[in-house]
Amino acid sequence: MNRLPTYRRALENLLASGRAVVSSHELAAEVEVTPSQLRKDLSCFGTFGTAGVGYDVRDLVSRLDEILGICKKRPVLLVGVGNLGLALLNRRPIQRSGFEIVAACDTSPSKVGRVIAGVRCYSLEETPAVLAAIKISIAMLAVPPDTAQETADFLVKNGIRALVNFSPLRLRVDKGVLLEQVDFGYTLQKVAYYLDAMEEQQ
Amino acid sequence: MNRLPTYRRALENLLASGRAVVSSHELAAEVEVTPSQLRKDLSCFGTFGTAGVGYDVRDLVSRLDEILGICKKRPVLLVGVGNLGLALLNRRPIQRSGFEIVAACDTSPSKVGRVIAGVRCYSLEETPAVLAAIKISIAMLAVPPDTAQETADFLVKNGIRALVNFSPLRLRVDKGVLLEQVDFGYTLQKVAYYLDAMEEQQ
DNA sequence: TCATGTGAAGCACTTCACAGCA
DNA sequence: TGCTGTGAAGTGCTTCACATGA
Repeated sequence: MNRLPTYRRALENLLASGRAVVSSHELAAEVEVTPSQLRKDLSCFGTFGTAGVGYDVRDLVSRLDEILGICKKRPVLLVGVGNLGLALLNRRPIQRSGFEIVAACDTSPSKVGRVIAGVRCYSLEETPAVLAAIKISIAMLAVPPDTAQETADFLVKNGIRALVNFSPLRLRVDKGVLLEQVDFGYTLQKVAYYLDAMEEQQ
Repeated sequence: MNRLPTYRRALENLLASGRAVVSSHELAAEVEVTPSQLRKDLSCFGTFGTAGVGYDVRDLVSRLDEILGICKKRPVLLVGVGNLGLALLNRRPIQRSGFEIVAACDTSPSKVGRVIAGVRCYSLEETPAVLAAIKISIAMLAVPPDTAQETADFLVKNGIRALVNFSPLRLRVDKGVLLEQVDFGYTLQKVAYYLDAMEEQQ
């Protein structure tokens, strides 16, 4: 299931380049997995291709969207409009992935009330009302580490069901709330490790 | 091995809160793995703890640093000083993880020549000389998707051995070059999927 | 006694190989 | 013939349970 997003992205790119049909071999090469893996992965969720031909690109994308729960764009709340928050606001890939940042919030008076990249920024006090008005389940946390936990608690209390946390602190949330950690440090450390391993081989 | 960075982060936080010794049970709870898992993971790389007591926090951090190849801070090149690039420049977690952005580059004349968050921004033409002067192996690619591939090729030609790519495009690099993909869209899609799965359960 | 390090068992994931359909 | 979908074999990862050492 962790690979479904990568399949979807590759299919999207194929669609953009005018491709209508693709075989498991071609798509698998694109995302660097084996063809069997790809077929097995898909078979968990149903049957998608036609034997002897391959997969209809457009059809498979929309079937994946169904599985991933992004047939309709899902609204997302952005919490913290600092450097990282700004970067997230301006990223089209988030839109292309089936999501839309529909509201932002921040504590800084210089941000509150402004409309940034088409998105209104609210104060923390206003946020519960916003969450009540639009049904938002997902929040992206781009706030400093020292306020991350209390902010998370506040959001959960006001109806947020899933958090994507960009601060390097491991948050505590009660189960029933989804927490996903994004940490650039981890990525770099992984890279450093494999780089050394490669060099030792030669 | 993918879990080592999370162990290190947890140990760092323990150290900050004045903890000197920790058992596999406590540390495992912190990062949400089983104690056996943690011990087995560590045992791949040697023997670290003392039976009956636990692990010396400070010692284990530095042993992990050794394994991960970050005893000394590793220099990193930032490519693209847009919103995301700025966010990365201003993140302490990258420093805390054992890395340091020592140079940046960009095509925009408004960026080139400036010093941003203590880091000088070079033009693409100047970059090979910079890479030759300081030995940098790792680059973070925060450029628009349409120039990502050619920029990557250029960097590899000039000595970069590992790329962390933030654009949603899957880059082609010859083997021998390490490529790590960071995609916020994937994270959100994963969250959306598990959120739906949770709701169906109840 | 308490907690680590580790072979052995158990489980999950990946690859193989082929039946079945266009 | 070509490619999908899938049981079966193979591989790797996780957990268990205990011997060892402080």
